[in-house]
Amino acid sequence: MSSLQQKKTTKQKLLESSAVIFTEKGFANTSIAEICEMAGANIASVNYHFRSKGALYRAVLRYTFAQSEELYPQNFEHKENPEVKLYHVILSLLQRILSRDMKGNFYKLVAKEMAEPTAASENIIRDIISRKKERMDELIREIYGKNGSRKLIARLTYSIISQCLFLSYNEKGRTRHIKELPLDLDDVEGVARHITDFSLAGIRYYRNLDGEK
Amino acid sequence: MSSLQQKKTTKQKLLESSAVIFTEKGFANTSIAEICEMAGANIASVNYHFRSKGALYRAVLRYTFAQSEELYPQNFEHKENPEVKLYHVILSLLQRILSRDMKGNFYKLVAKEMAEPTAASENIIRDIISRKKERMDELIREIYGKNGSRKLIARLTYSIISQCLFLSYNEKGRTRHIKELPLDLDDVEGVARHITDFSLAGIRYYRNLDGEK
Amino acid sequence: MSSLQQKKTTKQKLLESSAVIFTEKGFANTSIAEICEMAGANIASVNYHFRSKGALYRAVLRYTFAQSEELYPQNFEHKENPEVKLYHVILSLLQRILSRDMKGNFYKLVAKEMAEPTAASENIIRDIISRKKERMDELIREIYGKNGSRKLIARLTYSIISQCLFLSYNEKGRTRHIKELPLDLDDVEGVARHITDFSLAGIRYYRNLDGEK
Amino acid sequence: MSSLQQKKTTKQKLLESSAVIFTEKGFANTSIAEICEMAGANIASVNYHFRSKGALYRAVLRYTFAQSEELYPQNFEHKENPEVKLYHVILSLLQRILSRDMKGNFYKLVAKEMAEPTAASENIIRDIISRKKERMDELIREIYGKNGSRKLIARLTYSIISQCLFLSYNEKGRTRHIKELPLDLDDVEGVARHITDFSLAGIRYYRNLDGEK
DNA sequence: TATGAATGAGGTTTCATTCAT
DNA sequence: GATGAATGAAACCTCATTCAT
Repeated sequence: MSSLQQKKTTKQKLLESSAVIFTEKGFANTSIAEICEMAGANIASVNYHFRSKGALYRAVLRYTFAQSEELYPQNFEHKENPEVKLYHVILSLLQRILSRDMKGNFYKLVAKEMAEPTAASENIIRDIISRKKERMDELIREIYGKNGSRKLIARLTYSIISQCLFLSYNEKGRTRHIKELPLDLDDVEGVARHITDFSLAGIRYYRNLDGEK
Repeated sequence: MSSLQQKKTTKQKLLESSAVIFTEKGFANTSIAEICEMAGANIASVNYHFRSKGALYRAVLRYTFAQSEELYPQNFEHKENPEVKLYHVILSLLQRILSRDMKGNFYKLVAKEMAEPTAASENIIRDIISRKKERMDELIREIYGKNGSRKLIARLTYSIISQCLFLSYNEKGRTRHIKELPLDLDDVEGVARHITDFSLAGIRYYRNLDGEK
Repeated sequence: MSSLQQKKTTKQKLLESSAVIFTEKGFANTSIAEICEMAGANIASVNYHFRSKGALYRAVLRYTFAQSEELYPQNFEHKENPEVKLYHVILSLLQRILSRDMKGNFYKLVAKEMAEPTAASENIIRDIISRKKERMDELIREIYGKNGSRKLIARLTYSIISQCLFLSYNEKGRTRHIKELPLDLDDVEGVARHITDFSLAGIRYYRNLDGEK
Repeated sequence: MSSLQQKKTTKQKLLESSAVIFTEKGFANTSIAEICEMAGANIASVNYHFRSKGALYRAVLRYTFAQSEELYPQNFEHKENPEVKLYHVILSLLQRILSRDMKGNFYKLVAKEMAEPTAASENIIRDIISRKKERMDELIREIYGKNGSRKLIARLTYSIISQCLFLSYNEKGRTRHIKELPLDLDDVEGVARHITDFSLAGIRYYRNLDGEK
C-alpha cells in the first residue's frame, strides 16, 4: 500500500480480473479457473480470499460501482438551473456506462442482472438503483414544477433513464446483434446533449398540456 | 385445441417447453434435463429431434418471433397519418414484449442476448432486428420530414426504441432489482400513449430547431 | 430380471459395493470414486442412478436392513413361552449383527450413525429402531408380568438391548482397540444363550423384589 | 482460575477447543479451521504446536482421559465388599461417560473410534482399555468366587461393560435416532444402581448353577 | 421412432499442510 | 513464537452428448 513498490496483492488481482471477466461473460458463464488464470493465482485462492464465487461476485459489484463513481463524478454546481443539472447527470451516467477505462463495468453487470438475475447478487443492485432513482425523481420534479403527479414524474423518469441504460448492453452484445449502431458512442457529450434535449422537449410538452387545463 | 385429436408431437412439446424455460432462465442456465422433464420427454429427445441444445435454441428464437408476429400484428391502415402509425407501432411492440399469452417471448430472449450474447444464437436476431430497424427509420423520417439528416433520424429512432425495449427484461429481473416499477404495465395502451407523446414532442422540437435555421 | 442370464445391473452393483464400503468406512470417509471403482462403474453413475451420494446412502440403509431381515428371520412359534421367544429374538439379532454373509451390514451402519449422526440418513434409522423397540418392550412385559412399571420395563429392555448392540461395532474397531475379545463370536448360539440367561436372571430378580412387597 | 494471571496458552486453548469439537463431530468431520476459529488462534497454529491434525487428536485422547480420571475418581474403600465396589466402579464409569463438565469426553471419542477406527488414534485407546478391562475382570472374579472359568468371567464382564458403554454415544446420536431414551440420564445413581442389581442377579444365577453341579 | 444407460469433461468447494516473514 | 497467504489434491455434482437397443 505504500506509494512505492505498490505490488498488487493477489486479492486485488483477483478482484480486477474477475471484474473484467464477469462484465464480459456474466456470473454463470465465468469459471473460477478462468479468473485465477488471468490473475496468475492458484485455483483455490478465490475461496481463500473471498470464501466463494458468489462472495467474489458481490465484491466485484461493489468494486465496479465504487470505481465508476470515483472516475466519473457528477461535475456540476448545485446552484445551476435544473435543466443544466440534468445534462450533467445524463453525461456522467453515460460516461460510467460506456467507459472502457475501468476494470469491469458496474452498469453492464446491472444489465446482465436485469436480463438474468443471479441469487449471488443479493440486494446490492436493488439498493443502489433505489437511491439513484430517488435522486432522479427529485431532479425531474424540480424541472417539471410542483404540480406534477407522482405517476407523471415516474413516467418521465422512466423515459429518460431508459434512453441511458439501454446503452449498458455490452459491446459484444451490440456488435453481435445490431448491424449499425444508431449512436456515435465516441461522442458521449453529443449523445448526452441529444438525450437531454429530446427529453426536455417531452417534459415541456406535458407541462404545457398541464398549463392549458 | 381443434375438435380433431391434434395430439402434440414430442418435438412441439419440446419447443414450447424450452421456449418457456429459455425465456425465464436463459440459454446457459437451462439444462436439457429440465426441458425434457417439463415436456414429459426422454432425456435424449432433444438431441434426437434437434441435434443439439444450440439448434433447439435457434428453433426457439424463430418460434417465439413467429408467435409474437402472429399474435400481435400491427393494426393500422396505411393511409393514416404517420403519427398515428407511430402509436400503433409502439403499441404492438409493447404488446409483444409484455405478453404473457405466448409460450416464451422473443423480446425477452433478445434482451438476454444483448446483455450476454450466445454463440448458439448465430445471426438470427441480427437479421430480424435489422429489418425492424429499417422500417422504424422510415417511419420516423416520414414523421420528421425529408430534411432530417441520417444521424438525427438514427438518434430519434434510438430514443423511441430504447423506451420500448427497456421493458423487455423479464419479470424476475424487474422485481428483483427495482423496488417499484415506474410504469403500470397492465395499462399497455397508456404506456404506449405516453411513449408516443413524449417522443413526438422530442421530434417536433428538433424540427422546429431545424426550421428556425 | 429373468431367472436366466441374470446379469447384475450397474445400479445393483453400485448398491452392493457401497453397502460394503459404507459399512466398513462410514458415509463421510467413503468417496464416490471408491464405490464406482469397486462396482466397475463410471464415476458419474452414482449421480445418474441415485441422484446424490446421500440418496445412495439411504438406499443402502434400506437395502441392508431388508437383507438382514430376509437372511435372518426370527424363527419361533408364537405359542412358545416368552422366555424361549426372548432367546430367539436375541439370537436372530446377533446373527444379523455379526453376519459376514451379507453385502454390508445395517447394524454396523446404525452403530456408526449413533456415534456420528449423518444428515444423509434422515429418519430411516429412527423409524426402524422405534418399531423394533416397541416390540421388545412388549416381549419383556410379557415375561415380567403385568405389574411392571413403564420405567422398569424400559430399564430391562435397555439392559438386554445394550448387550446385543454393543457387538455392532465393526470388526476393524474391535480388533483395533480391544486386545482380546471377551466373547467367542463364532459361537453365536452360545453368546445368545448367555445374554438370555444373564438377562432372565435380572428380570426374575426384579420380579421377586416386586413380589415381596 | 487461580488469582494469578494464568492466561491460557494458545496450545491449551487449541487442546480444549479440539477436545470439544472432536467429541461432538469426530476426527474426520472436524476441520482444523474450525478448531482454530473456536480457539481464537491462527489457522497454522495447530501444525505449529502439534505438528499435525493427527498428533493433536492423540493429545486430545490423552487429555480427555486424564480429565475424566481426575474429575471422577473411584470413591470406595478397598475394604468394602466387592459387590459394593462394583456399584462404585459402575457409578464412576457412568459419571465419566455422561459428564458435561469436561472439555471433551474420552468415552465418547472411544465410541466413535469403535464404530469407525481412525489411523490417527494409534494404540492409545487399546492400551487404556486393556488396563481397565483387566481390573474389571479381577473384580468380577472376586464377586463370583474362585472357580469361575476364564470364559465365564469374560462373558460376565462383557455383559456389565456393554450396559455401561452403550451410553457413550453422544447426545446428538441418541436424540437423532432414538425416539425416547429408556433411561433417565439425569439420575446417574439410579442407573448405576439398576445396572449393578441387574448384573449381580446374573452373576448369582451362574454361581448357583455352578453350585448345583 | 425413441429411449434408458452411460460417460467424460468441467464446475465449485474443502482442507491439511507448507512457506516466507 | 506465530501468522497470513498460498497451494495441490481430492471431493461431490452437473450436464450435453453418445450409444446400444
